[in-house]
Amino acid sequence: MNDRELLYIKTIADTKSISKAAEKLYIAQPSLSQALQRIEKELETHLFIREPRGMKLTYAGEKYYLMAKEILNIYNDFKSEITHINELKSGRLVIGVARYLGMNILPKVLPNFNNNYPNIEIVIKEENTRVLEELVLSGDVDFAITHVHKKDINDNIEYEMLRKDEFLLVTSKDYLKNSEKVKEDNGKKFVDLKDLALEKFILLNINKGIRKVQERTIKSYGISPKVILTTKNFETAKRLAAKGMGVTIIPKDYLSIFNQDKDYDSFNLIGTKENIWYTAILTIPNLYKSQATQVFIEEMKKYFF
Amino acid sequence: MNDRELLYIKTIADTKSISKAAEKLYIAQPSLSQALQRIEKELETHLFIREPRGMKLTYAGEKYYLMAKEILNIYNDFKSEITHINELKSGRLVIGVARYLGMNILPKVLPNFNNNYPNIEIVIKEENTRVLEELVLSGDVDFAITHVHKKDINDNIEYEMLRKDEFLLVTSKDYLKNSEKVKEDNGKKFVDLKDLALEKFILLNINKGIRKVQERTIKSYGISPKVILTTKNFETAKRLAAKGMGVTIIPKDYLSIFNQDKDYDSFNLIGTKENIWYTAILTIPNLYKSQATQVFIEEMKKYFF
DNA sequence: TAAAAATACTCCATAGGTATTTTAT
DNA sequence: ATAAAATACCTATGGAGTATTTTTA
Repeated sequence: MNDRELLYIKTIADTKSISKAAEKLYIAQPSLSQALQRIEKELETHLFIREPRGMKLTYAGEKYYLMAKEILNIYNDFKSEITHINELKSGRLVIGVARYLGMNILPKVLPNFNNNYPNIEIVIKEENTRVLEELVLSGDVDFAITHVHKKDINDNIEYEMLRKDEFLLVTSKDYLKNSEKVKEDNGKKFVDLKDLALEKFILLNINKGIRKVQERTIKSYGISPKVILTTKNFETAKRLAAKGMGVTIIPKDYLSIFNQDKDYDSFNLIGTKENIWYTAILTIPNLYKSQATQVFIEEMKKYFF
Repeated sequence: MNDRELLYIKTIADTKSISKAAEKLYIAQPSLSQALQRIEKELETHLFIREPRGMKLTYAGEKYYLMAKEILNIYNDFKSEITHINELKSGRLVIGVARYLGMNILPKVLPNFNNNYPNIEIVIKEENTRVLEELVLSGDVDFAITHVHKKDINDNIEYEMLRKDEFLLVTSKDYLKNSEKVKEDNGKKFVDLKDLALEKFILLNINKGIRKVQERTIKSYGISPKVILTTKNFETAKRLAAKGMGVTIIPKDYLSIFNQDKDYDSFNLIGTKENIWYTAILTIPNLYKSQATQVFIEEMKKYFF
């Protein structure tokens, strides 16, 4: 069975004539005559009675006709669906995104994308970086957006770096005012953590991506300061530091998420490169990306540059 | 598109593996691999994402999968329907039959046929012989059962003679009692219409098949008796003859349809062959007959012999 | 290194073509 | 005599095969 056969029989039935049907189908009459015989032989049933007045469907032929119409409809619907998908008039996009990162980025990209491709369903999965990498690998998301440190790169994943971000030291307001530990360059204030080895540190929980960077950064200075408190939330860490419970190291991008009064001080770190991470798009390398995925990623990149 | 392709994709999706699917489908793995690429190329869409963990359907692939399941279901249903039809477990039989003849024959054949093939729908069309011939030629009935006289044969129709029937002279009771016009042979009574040329005749209406035979029979004797009355109903003719309004010539088979008291006399005719007609099955020659038609006709013949 | 998929190539079946014959009106 | 369908025969394609290579866990 194939769609041409179905159309052949349907056309013969509609025109009640092999010759007329052949003309309509742009094939030679003998070809159609043979095709009909082939189909009837395969089904072991006559589909038409060759009557003086034309080709008339047998009982089995009527059943074939109904079946053919149904199938052709379904198949044609499917084909136009595919065309729609290819033209991005339909589809689904499953995006994995790190918490707080989604909050920042997606509102800036999604509305425009949704305007241009209103019939693409968008599913957002917010997870931590470790889970996101799994989702990418399992194909449960089309791609993921998260932060990544250069030393945490997974060989099975392709990372497209979108934006560099660095961790800053956060202290309570004026805590280091006039301290000789602060160097100024070009209006920016820098500190060297070696000078702060005796400070009490507030860090993120051990399973957080941020924590890893925090530890690596501290370690890169050869110091091991007292960790007074861990929290799962960077905003909590920031606020506690603002209150003077200790100091913390937080990505710059995160500092401005909750825009309240700036009741803390922040300092760039010098003497390390471990405090750098990147916003990146994670995909499986060399894997086909749907049209929707490709377009969305392009839109994302435009936003970042 | 064809049913094999649909099954290929469905099986790959179900097994998430080309190799496993190929095994299930009893084809070689490279063949299936090629088939998939062929299908994807034809649709200009990827159907699967070749993931480390196996073959995963794309969005378009999911649509294909649903479409394939639908179509395969419809096609498989159709195929079993065809099998049913071939095994006479389903079908339709349109029978054309002469009025009064149906009354006699069908009740003797139909119940048995219906017992054996309960799912064959039977449609009966009762019409006169002229209309029945048209229905046979137009294919609106699968076959017809009617009376036919040898001189009324239509070259485009095939007649299978089932039973010979002859027209008898009908008079009122004892009308010819002891008349020398009646000859007896072997317990049967015969008359020669030449001896009855002066009788008043009751005939059927001019457009009736019976009338034609009546006229030919009378003509074959070289007489032209007075026609006192015509009626469209042979039973009326018989009853009027029984009442002595005149004599009539009626097929023997029809005499016993309404079984009442035999209040008439009937006589065989000698000296003519024009009073013979046959119960026959009418079909289009050399035309495919459905299984149901063939079987029904065979059953009919059995009843007649 | 083992398993899965892809590639290269070969072969045959068949769908469709043209020319012609048969059938029916 | 005409038109429709069937038949005969030919060709090119593509679907399935085997052998092999590439890829990935």
